[in-house]
Amino acid sequence: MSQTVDRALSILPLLAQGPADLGQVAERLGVHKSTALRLLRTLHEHGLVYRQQDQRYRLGARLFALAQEAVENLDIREIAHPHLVALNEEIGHTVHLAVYEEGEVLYIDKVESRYPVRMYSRIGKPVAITVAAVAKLLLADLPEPERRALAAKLDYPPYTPRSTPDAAAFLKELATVREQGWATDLGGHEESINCVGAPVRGADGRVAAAMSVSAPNVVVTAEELLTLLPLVRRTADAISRDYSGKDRT
Amino acid sequence: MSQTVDRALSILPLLAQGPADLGQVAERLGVHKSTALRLLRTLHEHGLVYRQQDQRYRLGARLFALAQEAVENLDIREIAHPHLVALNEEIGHTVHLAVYEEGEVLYIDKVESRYPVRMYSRIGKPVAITVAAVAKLLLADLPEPERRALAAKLDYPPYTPRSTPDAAAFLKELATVREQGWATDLGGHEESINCVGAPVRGADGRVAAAMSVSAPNVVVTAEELLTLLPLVRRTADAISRDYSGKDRT
DNA sequence: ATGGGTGTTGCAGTATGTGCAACACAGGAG
DNA sequence: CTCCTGTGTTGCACATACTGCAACACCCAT
Repeated sequence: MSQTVDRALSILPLLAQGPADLGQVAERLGVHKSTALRLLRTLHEHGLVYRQQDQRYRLGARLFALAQEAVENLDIREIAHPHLVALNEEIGHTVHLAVYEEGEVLYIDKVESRYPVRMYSRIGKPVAITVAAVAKLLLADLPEPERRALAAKLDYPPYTPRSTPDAAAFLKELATVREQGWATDLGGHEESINCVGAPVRGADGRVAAAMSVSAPNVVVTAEELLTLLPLVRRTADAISRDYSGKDRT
Repeated sequence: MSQTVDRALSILPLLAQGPADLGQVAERLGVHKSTALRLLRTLHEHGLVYRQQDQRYRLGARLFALAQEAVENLDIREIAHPHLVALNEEIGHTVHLAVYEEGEVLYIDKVESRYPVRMYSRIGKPVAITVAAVAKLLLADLPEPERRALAAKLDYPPYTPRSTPDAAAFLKELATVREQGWATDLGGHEESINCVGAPVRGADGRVAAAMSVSAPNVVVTAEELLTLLPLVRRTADAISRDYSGKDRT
């Protein structure tokens, strides 16, 4: 829509792959060096780009700061956090909160061990969308056509023998999840890790986020983990109530 | 330098504070709504901005992806990582790697517990620059005038009674660090946490990064932690050798 | 129905970004 | 030491592409 901005922003993913010098940037953008220079300068002023000693450019620190701030200000996250902590204190296992956004599933909070330590361990990383319990919950609620379209264009990496093999199996799984209102990942991503998850719903009844509890099966067998399901669902419902209660001003 | 891009980028920090609608964005930018709309659209196309159901804009997922990729591609980080893991395996405590960039200190890697789990727990967050061992190491190596200027404009929050109180004390501490070639943070940030750190130097001898080992003093007393210093320095030196050896193509 | 509040579109004018060409500066080769 | 090639940088004239306007579309509340 805006050519200048479009060009400037195209520089970011380009630099994400690794540092580049002015010439390279100009070439890959298909513009004159002087143009690239001015764009880079502007990005630099905003801290999105950094110039290292060898004069090459790479992504700058502000980017991290922005990403961080953005996560912290997600209202669902803010509302959910105390609930996650409470659940974690009760059962001790790792608790995740995730949202769906334009074809991706993102972890936006995580509580682990006994401390309320926030490790945004996987933020930005492609979540194992075809197997993670939270992903199933989020995708199961998409409108039919969108869900089909997405399922069709996904890859189905065989992380383990139990991973979802293809679109057909995935859609079937999603139907189940949709119906039962909760989801699991039993060794679908990593052989020894099981998860149980439940959806958080907004005022409109649609799934706004999903939470899950994960534990390695050396600590808890899958069956034992499933006994926690009522607790997980209760927590998710509590978050839903909080979330749909107050309107987000 | 480039007005259009400048305006577009100004939207990001604005949205980082929380979602905003078109009117608010336009007003805070001081431009017409239609202008703001086009800028937001462009940002949206690049995934930097996301539009929620209520039509308000907030920062988008791509931002996280970019930040993540950027961190993973930092060459120092890549080189240092195996060393950090090795050190961690030997001593068991948390190991951090940090760099300095335009007035800020950033953690770019962390190894904790026995697993090589990467938790970018603090990336983007303002590091406690006045007390952290890694910050001292990085700032101690700045050219004199820059160091003074920076020290003068910093805040000196009294996290604990042992925190660096003011610029004078900080500069003195930096001088010590510079001379001895290592640094500590003994309860300066959190009462019960101690750190020991050492610098990583590039081919030009300047400090390119800094690493530290942290442990709560319920586990290890400050004195015991200091006995690890030789090991820490050896690791830092090993990284320095690796780093200055190969030129970064 | 009616009104105020949004977000959206097409358009004309010109501010703004563009590419060029010349310059500055470095490092390497001879 | 000098030349030379490869960088990054600057000033400028041109016209592209961005801007603000005003009119429209839409939704919700009154």
